Parts: sequence; structure tokens; C-alpha cells
Amino acid sequence: MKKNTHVIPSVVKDPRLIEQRRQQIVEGAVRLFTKKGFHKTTTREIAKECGLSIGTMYEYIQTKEDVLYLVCEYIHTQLEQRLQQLISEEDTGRDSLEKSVKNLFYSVDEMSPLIVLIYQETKSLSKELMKYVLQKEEEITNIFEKILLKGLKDGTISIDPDSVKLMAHDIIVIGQMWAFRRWALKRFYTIDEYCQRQMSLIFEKLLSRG
Amino acid sequence: MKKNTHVIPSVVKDPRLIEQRRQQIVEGAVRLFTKKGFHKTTTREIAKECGLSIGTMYEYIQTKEDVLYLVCEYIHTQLEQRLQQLISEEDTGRDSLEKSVKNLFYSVDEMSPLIVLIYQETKSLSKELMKYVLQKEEEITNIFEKILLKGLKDGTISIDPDSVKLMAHDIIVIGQMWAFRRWALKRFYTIDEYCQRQMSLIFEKLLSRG
Amino acid sequence: MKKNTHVIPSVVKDPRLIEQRRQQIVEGAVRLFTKKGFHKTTTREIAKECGLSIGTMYEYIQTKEDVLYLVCEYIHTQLEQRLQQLISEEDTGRDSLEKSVKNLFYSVDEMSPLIVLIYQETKSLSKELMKYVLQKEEEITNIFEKILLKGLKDGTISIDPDSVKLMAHDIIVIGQMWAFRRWALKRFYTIDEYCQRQMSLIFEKLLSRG
Amino acid sequence: MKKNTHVIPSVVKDPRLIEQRRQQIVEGAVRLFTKKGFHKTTTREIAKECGLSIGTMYEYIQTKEDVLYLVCEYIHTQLEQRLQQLISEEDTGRDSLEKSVKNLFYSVDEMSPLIVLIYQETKSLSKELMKYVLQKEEEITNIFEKILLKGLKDGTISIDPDSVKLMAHDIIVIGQMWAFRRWALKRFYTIDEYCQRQMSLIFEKLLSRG
DNA sequence: GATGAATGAGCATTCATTCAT
DNA sequence: GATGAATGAATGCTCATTCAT
Repeated sequence: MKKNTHVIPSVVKDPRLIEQRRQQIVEGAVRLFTKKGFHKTTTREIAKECGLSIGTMYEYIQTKEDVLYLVCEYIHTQLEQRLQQLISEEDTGRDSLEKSVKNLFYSVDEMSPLIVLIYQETKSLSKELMKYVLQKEEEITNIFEKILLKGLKDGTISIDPDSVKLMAHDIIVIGQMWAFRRWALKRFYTIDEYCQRQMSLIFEKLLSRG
Repeated sequence: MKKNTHVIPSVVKDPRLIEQRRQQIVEGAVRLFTKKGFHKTTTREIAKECGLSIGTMYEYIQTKEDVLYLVCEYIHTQLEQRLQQLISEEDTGRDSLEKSVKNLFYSVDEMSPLIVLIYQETKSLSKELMKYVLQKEEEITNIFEKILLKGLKDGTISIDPDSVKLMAHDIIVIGQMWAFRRWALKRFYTIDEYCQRQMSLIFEKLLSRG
Repeated sequence: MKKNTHVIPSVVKDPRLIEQRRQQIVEGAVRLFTKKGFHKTTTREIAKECGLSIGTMYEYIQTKEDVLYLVCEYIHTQLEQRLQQLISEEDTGRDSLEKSVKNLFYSVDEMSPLIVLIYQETKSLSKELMKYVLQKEEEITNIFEKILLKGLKDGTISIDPDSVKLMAHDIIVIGQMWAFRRWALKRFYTIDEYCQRQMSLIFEKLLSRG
Repeated sequence: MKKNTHVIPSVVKDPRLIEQRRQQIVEGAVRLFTKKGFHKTTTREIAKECGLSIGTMYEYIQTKEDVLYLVCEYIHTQLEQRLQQLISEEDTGRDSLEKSVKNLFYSVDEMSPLIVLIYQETKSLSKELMKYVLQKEEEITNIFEKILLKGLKDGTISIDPDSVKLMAHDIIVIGQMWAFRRWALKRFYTIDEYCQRQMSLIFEKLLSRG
């Protein structure tokens, strides 16, 4: 089922327990990483924060980097689920896009510290693990690519087919910038204003030749 | 002259020497930080790379963090200069914007690893120093804000005045994403294609009701 | 019956089971210790290698050191049995010595990694346990002492009585060196050559006064 | 000059200082390793014992294993020097051998704990470093090979030329066994007796055929 | 002003052993 | 009797920073 996912070995055998403990680990780690960053958080702090002894924590991971990977995967999965959730086969491409972009903006707003975390710490992963995280990032981008293509097919969106991929990236980035530029943007815009104004940037382009 | 800039104390008195040595330090550090990141680079490595002894290097900085700050400031200054350089009083807002956005895209392309560095390591700075770096980031954004306002005034750009700040941020982010999403984008677009397609996104919006 | 042997306590009551499980443990441990050494082998690895769970293994031993002791005892017992096996009351001392020395050489050849193991890891035992192992080593040496004394008595061997103990040690050491100096010797001698030449050292005069 | 020797990198540049500090390290380490063995000695203990801070010690070595290597090299060099020292071009092979074997026995007696250390801990080295140590061991053996060959040439020693290598190894091992079997031998022999009796094994006929 | 040896707190990780089930 | 998850003290090693020369 789970594909394109790195499997972190565990000494412990019971898969239920592994899932549960790793959930604990991720939750503790997220709290610390968003506060202090990956490098400034020690493994002992993570263990303490998630209520495990350091020894026990290491039964479920192999290295500190694994924790970061689990965290990145968790964040991406959260975002992906939120986005998939609102997608309906019955919507036109246009409607679906509108819903999804709005959904993206508000999701990023709620997940703000997590989005920033991904932006800042992905590079702390090894090449190997980074590959998986970037793959997932691309899959999330593909959600919007698919919607755009649907709209292109059903005639509700007009866009140069060669710009579809780029527009998908633009949407993602414009969504995420609400998190990573929040320090500047929040002084001038609420999330509602932000959403509305950016929507119009995206949709005027897409409907220009309507 | 230099405003909004944190002054790093130095034991050494001669300002010429300070400038020269810090230039060395920044150049060495940039090479290492872009390759291995800030945390994985040691002060010894920096000293070696820039041809100073570790002791001497510490005569010109106080902490390793100072090096990162100098690097961030250097990168921002580089980018700012490139952008300022092409701005002429005589251009219309519209023309100036076109020139500057194009300039931004190609500058980001050339400075790609530096832009990524800023994105990833700014958060490694202390609150205090980060403030200065974000201020500078904002100043760079302001360059585009000013151009948009000029176009608004001279009638060559049509945009809701309340969207000006946001559009300036959008421009910056769309420019920088060519660096921080390069891993995905370069598989589908050249910098020329990228520039052209993103320009049309920005300008169709800005000229819609022209 | 078993004398001069340290009795390792076990939680388990059934002596048959204890014997059987400990045999498993020794066999697994020998494989690992000869490959990686005592210190670099973990208890988990031993348990896995011998097909027991770590918990079960600890029902039959008390500490990791116990495993090493069992291994040493096992190796010594192996060697002792091989040597005792070929000793016959009817042989003259001279004949018995010849048979036994040859037997020693070929036994060491076959048990090479085990002999090396004893040489290298005995010192990892506690004083207490080391005493037992060295005692056993001495008992094995005594086998040759007895043979020499028999030859002295029956006139088939001529040796200063005060040198008997020493000669017994010499024989053992010359036998074992085929194992612990194998890295050098095997480049120049086969086991057959080694046996023949060392036999002649022991049995004949070595250097005539030219 | 120094050949077949692994060069351990040091952060420190001054070669004099490196030599001096490494001497300190070796002396401290020898004291601890002979008492507790390599594995049970911690790097902190070594540092303390040799009067350096742990950080400083690591300026002169790279890993704990390096310390063991330095120690092995030191011991071998000590032994080699002692042996080389008494070798004179003018002696006959026979005389040189007699002197050198006696020298070996008394050297091993004095260096007893060091010889045992080499026997027990060489295997704790990595393949790479062990190679160098075994090479040195072989060079020491070669000292006796050369003497034997000299005696063969000048007619003062009669031995099958193909047994020369083996005899050299025998001499070394018989010498060293005074160290590694001391626990048993010292109960029955003084070093003087040991020397005399083993000399006669080597130099005269061992067992006449009744 | 330059040098680089010294420092030691701090960190990630391991592993023998226990004990509740 | 068997299991294997939990424990945490212990360890090898790093590295930013200082300061005597």
C-alpha cells in the first residue's frame, strides 16, 4: 500500500506498538523542532518530550535523522490528506481548483509551523531520505496538476498545457508562502484577505481568455 | 550610511583590515555553507577555507553565528545591488517592473545556491540577528513595492492599492522559488521558459483591465 | 564428577534442558566470537544466533561473561577429549608422546579459530572465572607431563626430570602457535611440514655443534 | 626513514609536540591497558592518566583504536631495539644467536605485561592497523632468521635451511611464552632456570633416543 | 595582530540486563 | 519456561571558543 516511503527498521517486532510509539515520537519531536529547530534539539529532549526513555526511543528509530524523516513524512501526510479529502469526482475542474486552493491556504494557515519546519529542515536529511521527502512534496504538487488538467479537459480552465506543471508549483508555493513569509505578511493581511487576493491572482490568469 | 545593520564587534582596530578579512571569511563560508550547510560546517573548516588561522578569524567575529549573519547580509546585498542597478528614474512603472522582474529571475538563477542558503539557514540565527536579516529581505521586497506604486501613479500598472504589498511578495517568492524548487522545476523548464511563463502570470494580472 | 568447574546458576530447574540450551548458546557464541571477538558481539546477537530469545537466554546464564566462560570450557573440553582419546595404557611413553604430539598439532589445526579465541579472550574473564580456565589449560598441559613421566620411567624418553613440566608447556605452546601464528606460518609451511619439522625439534637434537 | 608504519594524522602541527604528547598518551595507556585491558579502559581514563584533557588527547589521535596502535608500535619498537642493540657484525652466527636468545628471554621477562598486552589486544585492531602490527612482529622474527642464516653460512649453526623460518618463530614464541604462560611457569622456574633450560632445548639435542 | 594548542561541556548512540506478561 | 519491550548508565568523540605566546 504505502509506496515511495522509506521503511525505518525497528528492533521491536509488534507493528502496532511501532506505529503507536512512532506517533508519540513524532508528536514530541514536532513540538521541539518547531520551537528550537532540528539541530538544537537533542535526542534526550525528544525522548523526554514523548515520554520514552532514550533507550526505548532508539528501539523504534535508528538515528536522530530518522526522527526528522518521520516528522517530515507526518507533515506531508497531514497536508496531503487535507487536500485529498475535499476532492470530489463530480466537481468541475474549476470548482475543484477553487475549493482546493482555498483548502490549501487555510490548511497552510493552520499548519503554519509545520510547513515552515519542512522548508527549513528538509535539507538536514541525507540525500537518500531527502529524495523521499521531495518525492512526497512533488506528489502533493501533482494534486493540483491533476485538477488543472481536469479543468483543461472539461473546458472550465484555460491554460497553456505546458504551463500546467508550473502553475501547480505556483499554487503550492503561494500557499506555503503564507507560512514562511508570515512574519511579513501578517502585518498587512488576514488569512481571509490573503486567500481572497491570491485566489484572484491565480484565477484571473486561468480564466483570462474565458 | 549603513542602517538597519547589526555591527559585529571586532578586536582589531583597523577598519580596512576588518572589511578585507570579513570579505575573506564570507567567501570561504559561503563556499562551505552552500555545500554542507551551516551546522555541518565547523569553524576550523571556515578558517581553513578562508586562509586564516582559527585564532585570527575570531579576531574579526565573536561567534560562529556571526559568520552566518555576515553571509546572509552579503547575499542580500548582492541581490539588492543587482536589483537596484537596473532601476532608472526615467522608466515607466510598467517598464521598470518588467526589467526588474526579469532581472530578479536571472539573478536568482545565478545566485541559486545562495538564495537556497538564505531560505534554509536564516532560522539558525538568534532572534536578534534574524530580525536584521528579515528586515533586509523586506527591503528587497520593497524595491518591487516601489515600482508597483510608481506604475500605479503613472497609470501603467493597474492594481488594487491594497494588493501592492502582496504582489511585491509574490514577485519575490516566484523569483526565489526558481532556486528553492529547482530540484523539481529544472526537469521541465529552462530559466528562459520559466521567466517567460511566470512573467505572463504576473503581468496579465497587473494589466487585466488595462 | 565435574571438578574444578565453575557452576553457573540457572533459573531453570530441568538439568537436561539446561545442558541442551547451553549447548545451543555455546555453539552460537563460538561462531560469533571467532568472527567478531567477544567484545564486539552483543548478547542480542548471541541469542539470535542460537535461536533463543534474549530473555530465554538469560534464564540459562547470568551475565555475558558466563557465555564466554562456557565457550572457553567447551573449547578446552574439546581439545582435552581429542588428546585423551588417543592415549593408551599399552603404549610406551615414547610412542604415546609421538602419537599425542602429532594429535595435538592436527587438533590445533582443525580447531584453529577456537584456539585463537582462547588465547585472546581468556583475559576478558573475571579473575574468578579466569582461574578455572587457566586450571583447565594446566590440566591439558598435564596430559603431556604424564606422558613424559611415563617415558622417563619406562626408559623410552631421556630428559632432566626438572625439565618435564617445561617440556610439557613447550609442547602445548608449539602446538598452539600453529593457530596463533598461522598468519605468518601458513605462507611457508603446510600443516604436514609443520608437524614433521616441529616433531623433529622436540624429538631429536636440534643443532649439532657443527 | 620510518617504513611500514601507519601515520596517524594529528590536528596539531608541531611535530615535536606531537611526539611528546603521544609519548605521554602511550605511557598512560600502557599502564591502563595492562591493568584493565583495552576494552575496559575508557578514553576519559586514558586522558586523565596521561595528564591531558579529553579534547587535547583527541588532537593527537583520531580514535581510541589509534591509542592501541601507538601502544603496540611502542612495545614492538622497545623489543626490537633491545634485540638489535646486542647484535654485532663480528660475532659468529652461533655466538650471536646465543646472545640474542638470552637477550630475548630477559627482555620478555622485563617487558612481560607488555608482551601479554600485544598477544591479547592485537586482534582488537582493525584489519588495516593489525596488518602493520603483524608486519612488525614478523620483522622482529626476522632478526632471528638473519642470525640463523649467518650461522648457517659461517658454519657455526647446522640446520635444514627450510627450517630456518620456523626456528625463528619457535625462538620468538618460546621467548614470549615466558610472558603469556607466566601464571603457570613462575611456580616452577625462575627466569634464570627458564632461560637455561630453553636455551638447551634450542641449542642442544633435546631427547636422545634412549 | 597572528597563531594554534588546550579545553570540557555536550551529544548521539549502544547494550547488558530486567521484569511484566 | 518463554518472550521481548523497557531501561539508562556509560562511552567515544566533537567542536566552539579561549588565551598564552
